[in-house]
Amino acid sequence: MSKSNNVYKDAYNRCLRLLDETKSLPSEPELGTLLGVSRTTVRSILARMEETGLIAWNKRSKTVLRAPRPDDFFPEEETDTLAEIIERSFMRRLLAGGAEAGMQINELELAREIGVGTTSVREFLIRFSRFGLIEKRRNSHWVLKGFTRAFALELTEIREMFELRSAAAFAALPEESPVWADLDRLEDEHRLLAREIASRFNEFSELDERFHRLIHRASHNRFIVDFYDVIAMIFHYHYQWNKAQERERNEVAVAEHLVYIAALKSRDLGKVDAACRKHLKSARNTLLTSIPEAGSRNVLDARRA
Amino acid sequence: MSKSNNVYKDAYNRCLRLLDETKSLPSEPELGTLLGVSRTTVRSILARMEETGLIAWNKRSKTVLRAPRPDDFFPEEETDTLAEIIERSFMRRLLAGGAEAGMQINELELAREIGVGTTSVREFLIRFSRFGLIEKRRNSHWVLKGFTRAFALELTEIREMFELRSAAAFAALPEESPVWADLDRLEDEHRLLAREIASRFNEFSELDERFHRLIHRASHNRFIVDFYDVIAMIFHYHYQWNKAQERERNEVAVAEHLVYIAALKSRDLGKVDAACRKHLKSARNTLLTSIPEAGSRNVLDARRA
DNA sequence: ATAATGTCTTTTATCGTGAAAAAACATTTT
DNA sequence: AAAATGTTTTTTCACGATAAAAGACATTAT
Repeated sequence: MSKSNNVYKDAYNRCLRLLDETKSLPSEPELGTLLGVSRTTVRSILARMEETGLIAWNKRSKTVLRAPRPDDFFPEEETDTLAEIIERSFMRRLLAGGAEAGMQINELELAREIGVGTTSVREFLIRFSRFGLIEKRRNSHWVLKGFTRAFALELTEIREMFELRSAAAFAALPEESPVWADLDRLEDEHRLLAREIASRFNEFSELDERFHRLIHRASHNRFIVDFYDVIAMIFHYHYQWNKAQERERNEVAVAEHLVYIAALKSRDLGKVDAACRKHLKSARNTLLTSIPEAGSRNVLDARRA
Repeated sequence: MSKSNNVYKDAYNRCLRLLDETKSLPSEPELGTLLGVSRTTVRSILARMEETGLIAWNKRSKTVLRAPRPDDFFPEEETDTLAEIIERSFMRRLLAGGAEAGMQINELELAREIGVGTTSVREFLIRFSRFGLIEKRRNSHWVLKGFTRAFALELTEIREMFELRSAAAFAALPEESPVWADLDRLEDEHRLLAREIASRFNEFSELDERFHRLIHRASHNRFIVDFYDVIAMIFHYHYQWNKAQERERNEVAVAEHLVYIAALKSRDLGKVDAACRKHLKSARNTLLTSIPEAGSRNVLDARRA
C-alpha cells in the first residue's frame, strides 16, 4: 500500500453535505477551491457521485438527482490523515500507558503497533518534537521527556509572555483594523455560549482556541503565532482527559474571556494586562491541577490520584 | 545505497587524533563513550586500524604501532551526515539563487539536485520548518517565506524577550551554582580573545554561541533553550555571508560581552538588563544591516546592495 | 476571450527493503 | 563478581518504487 485516498474520501463526504443545499453543483475549479482539493480529486468525487446515482454529470451540468443517504458517506475513520492516526495512537500511549519520563521511544515498534511504515512514524516524531515532549539522541532513539509539572510550567511561562505582548499589540491596533469586527463576532459567540453554558459547555474548547489565536495573531510574529500550536495541542488533549468540573471551569473561562474582550475594546493597557493575567493564571491552574505530582509521575498517575 | 557509514568515518578520524596522545587505547566501551558511538562502530574502527598497521589489536591490548599520517584520515566530506549535506545545499540555494519569498520548494527537484532520496529531503524540510523560513501547504508543496527584514525583526523580538528573562534568572542564581565557574571560564576566554582580536576575530562566533547558550540555560525553560537553535542557525549563516567589518563587529561584541559578564557577576538586575539590552541591540543591528531592503528582496540582493 | 472541461505529467505520500549502527546477550578474562 | 570481549538481534537511516493527488497543458464550450 502506497498512499491512502483519505483526501478524496474526506472531500467526498464534505461534498455530500453540499448536495443538500443546492440543486446543481458549481464548476470543477470552483468545487476544488470550496473543498480545498485539486481538480483531479474533484473529478474523482464527481465520477463516483454519478456512479452512485447522486448526480447526473455531463460536462458543465451537474444536476443533483437525490439527497445523500447515511450510507453514501465514507466511514469517518477512513477520512483521517496518517499523521492524525499516528498522533492519536501516540498520545493514547503517552497518556494511558506507563509512560515514564526517560523512557525510550521505538520507531519500529510504534510503526508495527499502529500498522504503518516507519517513515511516517519518523516524520511524525520529527514534527512532534517541537512540542518539547520528546527529544532525539544523536544517531539513536527518541527519549520521552514526560508530561510533567515542569513541562506545564515551562509551557505556560512562554504562553504568558507571548500572550501579554500580543494582547498589548492587539489593544494598540487602529480602529480600522478588521480584527475589531472579528472580536465583536467572537464576543457575540461568547455571550451566546454563556447563556446556554449548561448544555453547550463542551463547545468552549473550540471557541477558546479561536479567541486566543486571534489575539496571538496581533503580535505579527510568526514565532508567537506558531507557538500557539504547542498550546493548542496540549490543551486539546488536556480537555480530553480532564473532564473534572468541565462545566464550571468553562463557565469561569467564558466569563474571563468576556472581561478580557471588554478590556481589549477599552484600549486601556492596564485593564488588558490585568484581564489577560487573570485568565492565563486560571488556565495555568486548570492545567496544573491535572498534573499534581512533582517530577516524574505521568498523566495517568495524575488521573488516578 | 541504503545508508552511508559517515558515523564510522567521522569517529575513525577522531580516533586517529587520539592515537597521537597515547601509546595504547582504552577498552571498547570506554572508547565508545569517548567518541559518542556504539561498541559496534568502535570495533569497526579498531579492525581498520589493525588492518592499516596503526595498532596491534589482541583482545584487551591495543598498542599503537605508528603515528597516523594525513592519508590515514577519511576525507572530510565523507564524514558529514546527510542532514548536514542537505542543509548546506539548501542554504546555499536560499542565499545565492533568486530565492524570492513566495517561491515554491520542490522536494523531488531538491533531492535530485543534491543527489539524495526524497525521504531525507522531506525529513530535512520538516525539521527546518521550525526556523520559520518555510511553510507547508496542506497536501502540497512547501513555500519559501524568505529571509526578509520582517523575519529578522520577528526573530530578534523573541530573542530579546527570552534573553532578558534568562539573564535575570542567571543573575538570581545562588552563589553555589556551577554556572558561575562556567561564566568565569568564559570570561577568561573573552579576555584572551580580546587581547588577540586582530588575528583571532573569526573565533568569536563559536564563543558567542557558547556564552549565550549558557545564559539561556539559566531560564530552565526548554522552549527558551530550544529557541536558541533558531538564533544559532541564522547567525551561523549570517556570519558566513556577511564578512563586512567582521573584525570591528566582533571586537565590539567581545567588549559588550565583558560588560554583560561583569553585570551578571554584580547580580545587579538593573545593570544586567542594561548590558543585555545594549548587546542585543547591536546584534540586531548587525543582522539588519545585511538585510537592508524592506519586504521581498532576498539575501543575495542585500549583499549586492 | 475567458473559463470550463478533458488529458497528460509531475510531485507528494507511503511502503518495503537492505545496509549501518546500536543494543542485547553470551562468553571470557582479570 | 565486575568488566571486558565476542556474537547475535534489533533498530535506525536512507533508498527506490508505486498509488494518490496536484498541477500543467490542450481542447472545447459559452
